[in-house]
Amino acid sequence: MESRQVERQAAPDTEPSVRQPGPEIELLVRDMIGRVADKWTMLILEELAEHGTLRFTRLGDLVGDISQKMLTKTLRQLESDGLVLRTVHPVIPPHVDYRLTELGLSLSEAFCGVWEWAEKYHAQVAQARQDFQSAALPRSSGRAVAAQDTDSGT
Amino acid sequence: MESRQVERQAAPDTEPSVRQPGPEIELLVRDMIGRVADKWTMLILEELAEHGTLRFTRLGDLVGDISQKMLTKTLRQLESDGLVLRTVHPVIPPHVDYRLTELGLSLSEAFCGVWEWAEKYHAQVAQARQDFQSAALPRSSGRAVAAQDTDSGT
DNA sequence: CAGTATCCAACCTGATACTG
DNA sequence: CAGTATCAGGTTGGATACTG
Repeated sequence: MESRQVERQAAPDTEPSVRQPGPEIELLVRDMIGRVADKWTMLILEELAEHGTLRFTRLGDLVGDISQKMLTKTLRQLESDGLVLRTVHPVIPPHVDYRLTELGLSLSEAFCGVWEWAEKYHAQVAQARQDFQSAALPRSSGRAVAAQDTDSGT
Repeated sequence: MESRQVERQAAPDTEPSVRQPGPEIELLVRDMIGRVADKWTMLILEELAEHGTLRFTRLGDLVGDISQKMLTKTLRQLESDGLVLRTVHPVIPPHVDYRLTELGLSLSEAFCGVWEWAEKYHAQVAQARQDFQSAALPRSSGRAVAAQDTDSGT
């Protein structure tokens, strides 16, 4: 899902003072979000953060409904991004361990807020969803509609 | 030498009173993660959190490279989940406002940690990716390989 | 055990065209 | 302006087979 066109808009030499990080940084940060804001990434990171070192199959079992394909793919990406360390023990049968790197651990900690949010508010979201469904069925009353406004704005 | 890890996967259901809610909740929370751990969700929430109320097109411009389709779709989902409030002003031409609800605001705050992480470590990730690429090309030396281990483990 | 490779169906995404 | 409809392409995921 990475088809990002990086427009290199000419940086005006009217570069103001030292102000905030440039817009280029913005793009990099955005890119990071695109990489880590992923369901499997979060779930895998969480399991590794909680259990420490895990083997491929065990990790897959813990995550639950992930396919071997996605597990492999996501782990490879996490490894290439320096978030997960993959260790191969040259034995038969194969034995491969996965564990978080310092960087990966720091990300899993950053995700904590989101996990806590999910735990705290999942009921409210479920309720909102029901309300939305209910409101969508009846004829009148769609969603929020502002009172007639004489100001056409545009 | 490698410490033989004693996996306690055989742990009986005698759930120790450590913490964690029931396993059913786990599934619900997981579901929530699946819904919010999304690139567009994060980006849209961020823009709304930063700018307050925004109109469709303006929001799309701020997010940048999102397609109209995904913008619509993601907004609908956010609306149905009670994170975003959509207000239609019945004028011509149409005028639709989007803004965060309290719930949406709380989620955007939960995401802060991830944004901060991205800002702080994006360079390290980029470096890791380069290193990984470099290490993948050469003949020998794949990634981390543990020393020969006489204990076949399984 | 820990993958890789392949086929195929289903879905997600983006770009384009059209409408009220 | 704020969408919806449609089509083309890539990604996801399951199932299966094969490897070291």
